Amino acid sequence: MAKVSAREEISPAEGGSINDVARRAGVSIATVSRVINGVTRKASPATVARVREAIEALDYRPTSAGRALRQKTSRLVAVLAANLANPAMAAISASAEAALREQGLVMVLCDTHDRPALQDEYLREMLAQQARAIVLLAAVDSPMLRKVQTLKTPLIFVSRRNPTGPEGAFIGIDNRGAGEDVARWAIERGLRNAALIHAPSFSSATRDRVAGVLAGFAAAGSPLLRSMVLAPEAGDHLMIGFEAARRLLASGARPDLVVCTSDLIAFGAARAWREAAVAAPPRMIGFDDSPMNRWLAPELSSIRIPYEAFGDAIVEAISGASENVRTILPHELVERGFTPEPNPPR
Amino acid sequence: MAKVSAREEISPAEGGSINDVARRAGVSIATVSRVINGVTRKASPATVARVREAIEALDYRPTSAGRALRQKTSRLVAVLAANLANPAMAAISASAEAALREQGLVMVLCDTHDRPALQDEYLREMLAQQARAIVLLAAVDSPMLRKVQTLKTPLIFVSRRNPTGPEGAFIGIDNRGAGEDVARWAIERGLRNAALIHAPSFSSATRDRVAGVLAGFAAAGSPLLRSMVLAPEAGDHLMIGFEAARRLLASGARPDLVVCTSDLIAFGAARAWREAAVAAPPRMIGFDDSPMNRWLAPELSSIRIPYEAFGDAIVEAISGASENVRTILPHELVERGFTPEPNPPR
DNA sequence: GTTCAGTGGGAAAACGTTTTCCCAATCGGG
DNA sequence: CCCGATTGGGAAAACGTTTTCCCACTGAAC
Repeated sequence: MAKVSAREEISPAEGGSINDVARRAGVSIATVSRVINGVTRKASPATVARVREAIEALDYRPTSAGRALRQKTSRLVAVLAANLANPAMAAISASAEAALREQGLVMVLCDTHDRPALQDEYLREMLAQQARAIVLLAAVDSPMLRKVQTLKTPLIFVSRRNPTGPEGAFIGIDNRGAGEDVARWAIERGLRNAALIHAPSFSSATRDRVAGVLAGFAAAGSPLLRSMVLAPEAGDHLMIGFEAARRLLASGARPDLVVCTSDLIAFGAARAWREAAVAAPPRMIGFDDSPMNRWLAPELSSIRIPYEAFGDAIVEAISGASENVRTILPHELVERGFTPEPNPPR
Repeated sequence: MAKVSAREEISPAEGGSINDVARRAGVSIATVSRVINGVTRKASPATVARVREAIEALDYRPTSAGRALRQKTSRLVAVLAANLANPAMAAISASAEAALREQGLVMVLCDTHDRPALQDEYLREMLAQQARAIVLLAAVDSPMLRKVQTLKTPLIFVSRRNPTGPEGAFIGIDNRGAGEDVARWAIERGLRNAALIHAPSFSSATRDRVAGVLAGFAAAGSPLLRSMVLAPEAGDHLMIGFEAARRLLASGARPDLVVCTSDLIAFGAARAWREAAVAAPPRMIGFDDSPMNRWLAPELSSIRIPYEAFGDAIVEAISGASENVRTILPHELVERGFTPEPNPPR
């Protein structure tokens, strides 16, 4: 006791622990803790007021380490994103962050670069941090991912379904339906000579989008030619699009529409056509509708995913720990390139 | 003791604490801790091996809360970014993350949306998290920022200097010099009828860039007309650029070059010109050279900041707690728009 | 045969919370 | 007037680390 009060003399406005608050309010630390955590049944209004005043005066905030140690869980929510350079993922992260903050949770954002080893590294670290939940924004299969599922930490798959099995909470759009929408839209516009470029990955999102597009064109009686479907191994999505487009150009194919399973792929492909200076470049359509498309890619139509809605869905999935909630958010085909929009939205 | 060993029976492969490791290796927890932290002087090679084996077998990783509590500091490094939708900031974050991870540190990324209240909220939270350091990626003035400087948590200012005073470690480019470079480049190209668009903020970066550009043109005998310098209050950078360009167009001004103090502003401005469908739109040059410029903005020249280098500089600034390290990284004028690049770099 | 220095390692305190008991006082009903 | 329930609040344990002492042992020098 004497020791503690001596410490107080030394640190006048420094860190400040729950002890300082208790002493100032003339109560025990138990009472302070209860007030902080809103346990009203155990404190008289007068006491609550005194404690609040002391907290205010000392600008006190509970140290998270103490909490985490006792409660065996922290206020951190890990978001492991496959590629933060993708503006769409960045937008989802932003939405998640806002929603989490509103819950008093703190987002830790990590970039796995779509690499299993890095994803494992972060999974380990976030387990050590006793993260409240782990959100996988486009997960990849990895050993640690399998192990984590046997633990109790909530796991939430966003955009891509669980690559290790059918279980797991999921948030995303109906990728197959979106693919079919693209085909339907193309047929309506009379664009029947289409090419399709996708990443050579086995993510559920890519797979479903490809399947939807192919099925849609086939159902309309205009199945895509095999030679018009490309998935080169060329690095990131930008390079994939660029390389695929170059091959198409070299092959002499002249599609009237190029469907890309992500906007980044479309950016890369567009660049190839621009360089080739073809007289009448094909229409293009991508997926995600990255927020900057409206500014930078005025020729690119896209399936818009509702970024803003992901944050709330993630929060819901975390609290509603009820297993395996599947949230399918509505997508929307945004058409650009026929006539320029008169004014920028927003 | 009996209680503890009973618990072990229950949790065969669950969380696992240092106790489990110690028991398995037949040593005390003190020894385990020493091995983990590389204190070699206090353990025989044989013991070290046994402990390592046990750690491996149990897949043990120290809980960060215990550590943080004892050491009064965590392995978290907070990065408070003003706007993650800006690809340049996202790129800097990515670089920081990689460099920090290599040091065994974990980056917590937060988006302050350039709002003082939000920045304060995060500063508070990160203090409660006992963050090892706080990196301010484009800081804004705020009450808490002033208070944090009186504490011992290292504070590192990136891109923008400390808005509250002259002190503080800084990492960035020579913005004024870059502005002068832009003017020199313009004069060389014969572009003397320039407009300048900048954000109406008082950030050091914007201020220095503007000053450099103005000084450069003035020194060349072609000072910018007052009516050609715009800084409308219009929201984010995209809207600022769009609105400023609209005003220029409305005023009948026909600059041969538009200088923007950020690429985002340039994107917005470019869109206005595209909509207006002017026959010969002006050349444009921005700052930052966002990573996707080469793909999406082939007409935009830019002052490239070396994103990749920021991570290491940040790590260095954290460890070299020697006060007020100022790191000025080299910039580079990237010219685009005369002739398309034959091949995409990278 | 004693000391001395060094080596290897353990016991326990401390970090800041939350939470489980426990206790004292008050109050209402019989 | 006594008894039981309720209310308000405190003491202390527990959480998982790191780190400071402290101790036992081993050789080596005397």
